[in-house]
Amino acid sequence: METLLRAAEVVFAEVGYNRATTNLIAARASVSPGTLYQFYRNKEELAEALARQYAQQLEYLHRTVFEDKAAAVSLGELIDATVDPFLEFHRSAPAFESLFLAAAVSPELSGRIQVLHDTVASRIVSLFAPRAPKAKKEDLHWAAETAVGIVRGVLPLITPLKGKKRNRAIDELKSVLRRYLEPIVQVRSN
Amino acid sequence: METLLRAAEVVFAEVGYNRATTNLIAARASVSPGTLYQFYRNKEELAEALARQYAQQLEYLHRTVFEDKAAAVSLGELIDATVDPFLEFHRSAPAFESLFLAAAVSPELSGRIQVLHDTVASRIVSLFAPRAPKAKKEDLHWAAETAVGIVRGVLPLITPLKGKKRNRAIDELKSVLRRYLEPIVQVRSN
Amino acid sequence: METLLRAAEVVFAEVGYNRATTNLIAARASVSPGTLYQFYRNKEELAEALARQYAQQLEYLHRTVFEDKAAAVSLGELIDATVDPFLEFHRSAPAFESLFLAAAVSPELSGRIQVLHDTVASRIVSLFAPRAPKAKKEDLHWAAETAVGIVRGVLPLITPLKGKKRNRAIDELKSVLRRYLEPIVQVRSN
Amino acid sequence: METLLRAAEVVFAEVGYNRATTNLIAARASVSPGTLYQFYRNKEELAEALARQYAQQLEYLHRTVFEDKAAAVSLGELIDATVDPFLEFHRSAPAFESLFLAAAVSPELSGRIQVLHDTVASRIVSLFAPRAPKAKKEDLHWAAETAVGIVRGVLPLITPLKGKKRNRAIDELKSVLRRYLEPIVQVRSN
DNA sequence: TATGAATGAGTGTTCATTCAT
DNA sequence: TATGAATGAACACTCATTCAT
Repeated sequence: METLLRAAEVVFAEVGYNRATTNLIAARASVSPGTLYQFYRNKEELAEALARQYAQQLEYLHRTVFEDKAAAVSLGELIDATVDPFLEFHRSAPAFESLFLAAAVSPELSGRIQVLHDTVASRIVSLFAPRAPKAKKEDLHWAAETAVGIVRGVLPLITPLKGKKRNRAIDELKSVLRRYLEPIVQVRSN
Repeated sequence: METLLRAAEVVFAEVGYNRATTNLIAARASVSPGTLYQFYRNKEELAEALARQYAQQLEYLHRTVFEDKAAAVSLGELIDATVDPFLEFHRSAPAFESLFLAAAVSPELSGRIQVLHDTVASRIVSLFAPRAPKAKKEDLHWAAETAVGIVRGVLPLITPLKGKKRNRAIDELKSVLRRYLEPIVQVRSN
Repeated sequence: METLLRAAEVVFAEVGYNRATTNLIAARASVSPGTLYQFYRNKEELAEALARQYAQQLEYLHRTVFEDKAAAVSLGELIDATVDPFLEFHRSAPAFESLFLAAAVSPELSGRIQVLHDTVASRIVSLFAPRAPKAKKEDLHWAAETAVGIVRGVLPLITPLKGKKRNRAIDELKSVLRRYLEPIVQVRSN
Repeated sequence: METLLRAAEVVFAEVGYNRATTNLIAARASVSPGTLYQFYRNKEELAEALARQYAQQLEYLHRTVFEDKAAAVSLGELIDATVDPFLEFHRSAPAFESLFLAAAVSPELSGRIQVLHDTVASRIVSLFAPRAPKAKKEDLHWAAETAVGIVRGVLPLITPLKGKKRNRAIDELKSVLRRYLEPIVQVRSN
């Protein structure tokens, strides 16, 4: 049930995955706990479904944003065009961060939430692969993984901030990514 | 009691802070639950004590490693001299990662564990501040915070790996840091 | 659940409020502790619910007993008509005394159980107010409070006794009340 | 150890017998729990010792107050001379009320604390016996028991009050006692 | 299909009491 | 005699999960 997923999203966002209880989620969905368990066999499965949904949205985002304009821009612009919509999405996906971070902390979850990590990683790969034709596949893989790590690590710095501070934090994230990726990705000179 | 801290360390490392139970920690320390509570009033306090201990060790590490040799090296060498001992410490501090990451996920904890974050950050500041005399204090602050974020994000990539892969992952971390910090920190030319 | 209230009643009566454990009450109700907590959020709430129920019964008792006959009787008869049904009720409400007395001893409880005290007090007021039209409201208040105190203090003398001794103890209670209230309440001469 | 008794007194008064813990009492006495248990085998024994001490003080009080003046006064004066010093004592014996009331609520205790009840009762008997030479011993016993009950019940009304309200409450207590005892005790005409 | 009362093992925590030192 | 670390059974309370309806 979509309602359940929405409720889970809210609850995860409010109290974190660990503190979230199935009964609370069910109540938030105005549904009995039994009903919840008819659709998701446990809390993890709920998290997984949500992660999958987020991954899908992320991929959709990727496709729409980079449909055409991807080719002709500078690395800075490319990173802007990647990070900004990502942060936009992050804003509208209340539990995204909870889950994205929980993966590194809750061993039970990491397998089921891998999707999120993988999706973000493959977005990055597909983004930069065409620009680094000479790069070995392996190098690209490492770069993508590392970039995901960077985002995961710096995101919590950004989230609690607003206004100028937030912008500054975002700029730092972009700087890190740009400087790190610059030597790896050969962007068309400009 | 040191024994308790050691037991907590093991348990946190094995199952994570959330799944860790005080009774399990007590049992691991071959001690009754009551004994545990004679020394630490609750689980959080245990985590805090451990975090504090880690922070201390980290600072001690910092002082011994950089006593003198800090001045005359290249940025790459400096980063090696920072990251390698840090990873060495990380290896010997089983719960460090658990706690370092938990801060971002368990709101109850984040306050008590702040020490870890702050210590790592101030280590970085004290390391690079003398090399960037012209940098504004604020810029340094942002750089340090961001660097901590990077480490937090990339560390989980390194931890599960061994051998060559691990080395590669470590190299990536160092690259990120070097490239990010290079423009900020003016190291003596070489 | 009524069953739970009944079980709590028995347990409170047997071991007193303090020694009563929620698990014991649940067991007595042939129910799991979790079930208990679905209806009452803690032990205090259980006591409160029970107190409220007792207060209700007491008020119902009051209304039925004094519907009409209240007017034309002597003070002695009036006290008989008050005390006897009250003791009858007390017999059928095993935890009444526990709670009534606990109020003076367990600070956490005194607020939640106030109802009992207040109900008994207001019963007394409503009983004697019409007979003491000239009495100040304040005097009536003091008389009622004091009368409640008397009952609270003497009741434990009566409870453990049976047969003649019990009757004697009851007579003493009635004497105290009659002699104390006589000058305050002007009963129609007879 | 007197120190322990003093500490227990303070703690019982502050949190009540039930909430009082032996460790807290020991700490308050600046003594280790082990030491406490060397003098009193458990919490109950501590309460008992305290009760015994109070009973002794009460008896001493009785002897000194009524040494001679007892004979020639009116009932009202006699009651003043009984109640006022009693309340004075009550003021200086922080845990008296706790224990006096606990007897009715904590079954484990009632036996060990009986002393308090009995002492107060026998004080009353020895006070009024000479004034009611014709009264049956049994009647006197009932009167004393009832009077103790009255005090126990009304005392909690007085304790929390101050100033005029307190005086009023005390007056009510005295009224109850006077009116109740008047017909029983034949005081020399006046 | 949806319910929601019921579960019960498990959680963090307490505290009267012991005993080696 | 005094200590105080240690105990461990017990407590109040939680929550993922089940199942009869």
